Amino acid sequence: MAVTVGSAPMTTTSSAAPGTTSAADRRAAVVPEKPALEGLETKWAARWKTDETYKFDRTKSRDEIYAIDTPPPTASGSLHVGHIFSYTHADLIARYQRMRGKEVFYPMGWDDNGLPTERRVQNYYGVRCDPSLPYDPEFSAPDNPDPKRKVPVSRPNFVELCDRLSVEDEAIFEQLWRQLGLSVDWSLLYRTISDDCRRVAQLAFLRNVERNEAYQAEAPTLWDVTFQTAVAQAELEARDYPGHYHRVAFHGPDGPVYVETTRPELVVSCVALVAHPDDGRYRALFGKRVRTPVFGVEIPVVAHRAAEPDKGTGIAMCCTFGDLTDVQWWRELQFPVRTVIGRDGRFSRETPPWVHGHGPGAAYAQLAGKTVFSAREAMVGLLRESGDLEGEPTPTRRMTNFYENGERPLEIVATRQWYIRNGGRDDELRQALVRRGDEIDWMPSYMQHRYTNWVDGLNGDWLISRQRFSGVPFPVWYPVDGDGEPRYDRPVFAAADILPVDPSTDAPEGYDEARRGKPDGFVGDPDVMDTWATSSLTPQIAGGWSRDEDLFARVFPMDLCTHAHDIIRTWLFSRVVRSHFEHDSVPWRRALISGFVVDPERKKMSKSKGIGTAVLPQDILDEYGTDAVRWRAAMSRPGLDSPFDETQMKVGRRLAMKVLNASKFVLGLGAVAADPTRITEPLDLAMAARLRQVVRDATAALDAYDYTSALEAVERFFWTFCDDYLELVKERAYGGRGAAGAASARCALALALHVQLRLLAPFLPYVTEEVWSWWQDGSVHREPWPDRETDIATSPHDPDVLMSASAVLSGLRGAKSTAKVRMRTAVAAATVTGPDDQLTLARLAIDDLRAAGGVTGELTWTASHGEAVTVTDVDLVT
RNA sequence: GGGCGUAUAGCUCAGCGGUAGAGCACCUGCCUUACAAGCAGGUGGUCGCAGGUUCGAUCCCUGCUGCGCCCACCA
Repeated sequence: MAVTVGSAPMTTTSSAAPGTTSAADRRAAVVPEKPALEGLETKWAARWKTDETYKFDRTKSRDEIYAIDTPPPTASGSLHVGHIFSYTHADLIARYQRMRGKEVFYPMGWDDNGLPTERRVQNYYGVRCDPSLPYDPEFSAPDNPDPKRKVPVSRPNFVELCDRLSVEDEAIFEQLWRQLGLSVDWSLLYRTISDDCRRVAQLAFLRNVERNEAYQAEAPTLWDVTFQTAVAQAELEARDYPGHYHRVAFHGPDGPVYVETTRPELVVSCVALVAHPDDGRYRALFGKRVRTPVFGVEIPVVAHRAAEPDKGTGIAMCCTFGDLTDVQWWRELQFPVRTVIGRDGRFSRETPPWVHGHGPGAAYAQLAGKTVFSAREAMVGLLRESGDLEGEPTPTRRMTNFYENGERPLEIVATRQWYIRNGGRDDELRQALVRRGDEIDWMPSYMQHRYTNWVDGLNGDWLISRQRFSGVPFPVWYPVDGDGEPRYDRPVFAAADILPVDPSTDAPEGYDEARRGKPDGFVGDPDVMDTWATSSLTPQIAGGWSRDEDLFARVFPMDLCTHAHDIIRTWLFSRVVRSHFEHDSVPWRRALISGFVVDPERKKMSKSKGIGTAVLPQDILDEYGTDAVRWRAAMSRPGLDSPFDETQMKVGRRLAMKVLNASKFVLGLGAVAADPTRITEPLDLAMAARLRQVVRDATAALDAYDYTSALEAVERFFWTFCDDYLELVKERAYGGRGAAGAASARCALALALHVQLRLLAPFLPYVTEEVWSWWQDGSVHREPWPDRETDIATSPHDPDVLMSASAVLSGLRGAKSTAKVRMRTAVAAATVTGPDDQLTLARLAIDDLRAAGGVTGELTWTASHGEAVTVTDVDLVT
């Protein structure tokens, strides 16, 4: 490696063989007259793309490779500043590892499956999916979509629209990521909607089925009535929801039994009353039967430990199904199923078979076909009429489960679904998955608790089927028997070598497409997989599992995954599950968990209307520049939330500006022929020695994934370098005191710049690349990390020369500032007081001090026992 | 209710047994041939509260309290 200042070559003690200075290295630095940050992103992002600067070399061996699994963003979703921070954190590590000599495997993906895409397509094109319609090859989306009247389209047409719109959305995302300077290899891009991702998702699923890790079951399921799909535990969100307690009388053998309920409409589906076995108030009733109000259905009163005596009246209606406790009772106490709420969230139009007689029948007619909300209103009226409502309903607020994207409370509906085991119903598996957490290095370490708590709290297996249209279909068909009924108990699975398949258009082997839906024919599984069922396989998808085993062996298990703490329970956990089953391994060795960018009130941005919510990442990048935003991201430590604060961006911007200007100064000094052995002045050696320590500190911090401390160390030095060292050596470097001193200064300045640009490169990729291009060939981002070059001989005391000289200079400046005179005011005399050894060190830089401080007369040096160096009796020439 | 984190200058955060630190903001100055989107200097804190350990606690321990996040909670 050769470092050139001006037109003369100068070598440093770098990894390259000595004497290999190329002609290109000898060229003079080309420094712009007025360096600016504007335009750097456009210029360098384009160059990185053309030059394939971040291209992954797949010929490298596993131990030379550093592989990163980073979240595939939902392309139809919206990004906020927090995402920008978290993706930057991954990139900081990627760039550092690359400079350390690792071949970095850093792919990006787009998650374009699932509900968010469907919803966006519906609104954007003004369509809705109607699976019963045939494919229309001539279809084109409406020019002026009417949000009120959506055009029904077939499922294949709908999926085409999803594909088309997500491509457009993804182009915008890619542009944003490129502007942010993520050093991903874009040739490794994957889309979860692609054929290969579908194939991997289907193959992994089939292998899970084969090993009995996946299964289908008819069971009570959390159900979103708006989207009409099942949802998984990980997608739940508890929200505060208003309601009323209704005190309802059931008719017991010895008088009324009062139940307090927020859901009186479920009286019709009540199968029992349940109280705690130790609850004396109800002990006499256990085993007896009571009649439900209004409908007069006879139900038992039973005891179960899950009943809580201090809730309501202590005795609960068990319905089909009001909540998860109802499900537990139904399962453990073998209650009958009395479903009244359908998949659309409405009460069944027909009178349920267990409601008998004219009166009850007429009462039910008032609920039939109604939504839960309207039915509740009607039921309260019925209870009033029959006199079974005691007192008035009292308002209450309680937490209710919602689908995280939904607007209405979830119902519980018994449906047939596919599940992947995750330990929720199997303690041995649960413990095995908890132990997988021990194989991961968590940064910060306490994030492992979140993982463990989530796994410990699972209450069922992972529900992966969704009753939606856009997504990976299940590679499964069902035979139809002679009566035209699908035989779900005899699924026909696709062969691995024909994947991906779409069972709604492909026929299973041995069947003719003409037999679809016919007696003695077949039907395809109508469901699609949850988006997490695909994204749980990102290490496999990106790494080439089952497609390119050679590549996969080189990158898996990966080294790092990064994301914010909100998706530990979803993305992180689901990848651990998949990897545990398929590879008996964790998917990566380390998890770097980012915090959130929160609004100024420290609430999550997504849940408040704080100013940050409205701030678009694109606007922030455009306004402050990428390097400034990345600087701010790097200042936010792993795991810790940080409030959105635009003033912080300006600080990063100033640093980037300073890099430009300081570099311009160093490179503008003119030609000097030098090599590091010509760094001879004590002050220059001191600076180099301190820089060496900074490199050590930054390296240690980055090795520990503490990018913030690394940046702080580098930045602190850089400001001292600019404010003190540059000022001290300026005159000498200009050549004012002879060639030897000038050469020493220029060589030290060049070395410092060369090292500092690389230290800053992971954080400020644009400005460092720009400056690098002024005097070096190639990209700074492909340069080695500077952990050896500063090992030039220095004496142990050298660093203190700079510190002591800085203290004296600071004292002189202080005197001028207090006197309110300009900094170049001459000093006729001054007294420097301080510990003897520090004075001795400062005097090693006496000429530089005199020049920088404008000292024209004599300095008096007075040894003292105090620890600080002070400057007094400053005689200013005014 | 369970778990985790956090509490240091007006703001954002370092420090973590030995006399409190940085940046921003604020104040006072300065056009100084790298930079006025700059530079120099300065004001500002019983380190949440109460106990304990220690020669000594912002730091370690215990208990409170505030704030935040995750989980549970539809009787």
